[in-house]
Amino acid sequence: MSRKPRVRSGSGVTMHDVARAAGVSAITVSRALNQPQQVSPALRDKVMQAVDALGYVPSRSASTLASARSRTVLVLIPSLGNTVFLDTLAGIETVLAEAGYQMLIGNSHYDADQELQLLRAYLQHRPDGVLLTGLSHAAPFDDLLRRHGLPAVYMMDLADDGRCCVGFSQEEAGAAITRHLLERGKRRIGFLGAQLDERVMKRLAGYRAALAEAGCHDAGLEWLDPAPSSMQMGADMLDAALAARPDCDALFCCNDDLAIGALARCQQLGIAVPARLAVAGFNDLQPAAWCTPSLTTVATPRREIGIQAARALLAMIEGDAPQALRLDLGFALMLRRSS
Amino acid sequence: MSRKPRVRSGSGVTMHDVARAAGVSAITVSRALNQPQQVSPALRDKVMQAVDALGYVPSRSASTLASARSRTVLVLIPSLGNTVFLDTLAGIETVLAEAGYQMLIGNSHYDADQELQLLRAYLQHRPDGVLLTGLSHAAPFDDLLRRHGLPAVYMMDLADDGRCCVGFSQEEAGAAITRHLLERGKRRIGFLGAQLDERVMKRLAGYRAALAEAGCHDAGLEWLDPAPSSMQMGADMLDAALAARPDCDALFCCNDDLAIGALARCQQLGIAVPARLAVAGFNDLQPAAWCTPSLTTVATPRREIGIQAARALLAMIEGDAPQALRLDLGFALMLRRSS
DNA sequence: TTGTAGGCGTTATCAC
DNA sequence: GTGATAACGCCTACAA
Repeated sequence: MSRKPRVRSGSGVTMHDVARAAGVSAITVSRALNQPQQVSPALRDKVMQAVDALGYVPSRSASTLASARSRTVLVLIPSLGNTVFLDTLAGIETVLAEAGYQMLIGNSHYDADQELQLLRAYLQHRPDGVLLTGLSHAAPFDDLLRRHGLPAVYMMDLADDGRCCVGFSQEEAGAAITRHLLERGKRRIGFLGAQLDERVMKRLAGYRAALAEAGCHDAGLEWLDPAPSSMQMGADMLDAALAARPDCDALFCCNDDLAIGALARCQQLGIAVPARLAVAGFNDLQPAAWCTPSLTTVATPRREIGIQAARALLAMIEGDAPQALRLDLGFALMLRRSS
Repeated sequence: MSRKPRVRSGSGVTMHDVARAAGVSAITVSRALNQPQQVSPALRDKVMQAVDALGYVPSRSASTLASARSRTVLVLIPSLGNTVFLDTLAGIETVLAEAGYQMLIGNSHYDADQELQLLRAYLQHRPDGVLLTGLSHAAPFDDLLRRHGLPAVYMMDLADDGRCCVGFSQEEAGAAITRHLLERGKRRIGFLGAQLDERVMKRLAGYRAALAEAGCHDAGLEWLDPAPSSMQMGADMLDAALAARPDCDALFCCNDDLAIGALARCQQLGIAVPARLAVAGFNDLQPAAWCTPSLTTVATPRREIGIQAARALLAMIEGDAPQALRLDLGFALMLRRSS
């Protein structure tokens, strides 16, 4: 008494079909595809021919289920609209693709809760490892990771607690660009911050430290808004800043979007940049070199971060390098006309 | 004689473990999670408690394998660095997430061969449907799709062959912005094109049609470069164009990046925009409203395209709406200072 | 409303 | 180098 045949997924061709067509057993097909050197050339050819003839596409689900390895890596980033993370993704992609791994992209929208939900959801795919943005995550998030024993690499920043991380010191970068403004003779240097994520707050900390060092920190020169940054917001914040503190003589914006909006507003208002007001951004996005005047900013090695983080994670997954590493890729000041 | 236990994936907690903890059978756990209304509240609570207590995360692989449905949708786009596609992705994401579907993102880098490889690779995940960018794909690509009987929706453009598509007429958009330049009194209107993908070529066709209509098409005013567009390229192309045809009085750039680079170069060279040379872009990216002078461009409903395309695909997957649709979401001219 | 039996497509393990 | 067998974790079909 046979039952109704079930619906088949994909084109319906299975490894057994290929095996039958090639006159071998299923396991030989599996080996011919995954460990070719373990199969004699003659059979290997037969198998490959059958694969092509039938249009066979292996089922990742079955493979994952049987082997307990998904050859998949989860990447969690705060935003897909930010070039910074796209460049990082591009770097990751090249490394993973070469190693035969695929990438699951999760966009947390800068929200720790959403990040946790994403992790939960994507854990269903049993990723072999995770690439994370930033060091701070919701407490249950870290628990989940541990519970599942998932190798993780933290990107964009540097930890000192033994976690594997690839990035640069956000704080030092913020301090460095602030010092540059000080060297230009500015003394009442303001800070425009949006989004207020972990990294922005560290840049702010660096800014404060540099100013304190020079004896000219002034809390009244900081303007912070938790909303996502945009050029419009940069323009608005510039208005607010100058209205509140007309004596302000420089602005460090937490990212280039803000800076470019502020710069455009300066143009409209006829404010002399950098003489009357110097402006600096962060990240060195494409428009920074093209706006008027060109924007002084901090170039960040985000593509390289993606590449190195992916390599480190693959090493952890393969068990090659059990020990965690801490990779500082640095940053570079791009000094242009706006300062 | 029992064998060695195999390595378990995930945290090692399976549906059976949950069932045992809750004192029910595995299938009841499955139903409590997937069709809650089919399980009595009492048992449902017990199950959910056990799920939480054990930190159970279902295995998508097992589910996919057993049900022949992956609840996964493949999205193929030409680039991750282009805001246009990111906005589309964002739209898709909201719809899919709400429906409990996950999205696999494939970046073809504007390359038909890579796109085919991506499809092959991602078919291993047995997606339930595909969202595609543009109408033209490699021939084996369409074969593969058919062979696997995959529901597909084509985004960004409009087909007339019964395929399900959501977008707007690239050609009409190109014609419309060209007509606007004609209305401004321009007669020697040039075209700057990069990337030269399907959509750029259609915008070019629209540009030609509009000029031919007005009796002033001039093939010597077209500058085309298959390399990816950038602001730098826009600046370089402006130089080349004016060197070759100093009589050129307007430029339609195939995208905003090019236009903004050209605009910036005009500023540097002291070329009066729009009096001496009008400039128009395409897509209405954020900087278009902020550059100097602000950029006339074509606003495209890309987020909405993502939303509607995802909805259409889900309908096809669920079998609600077997018939294909052709959804024209239109475009809008954004007339600003550069024309 | 709940449970039992069996199979989805692949790979690990152990024999030959 | 090749093959038989038994999992992997879940869901469909059917039965109670």
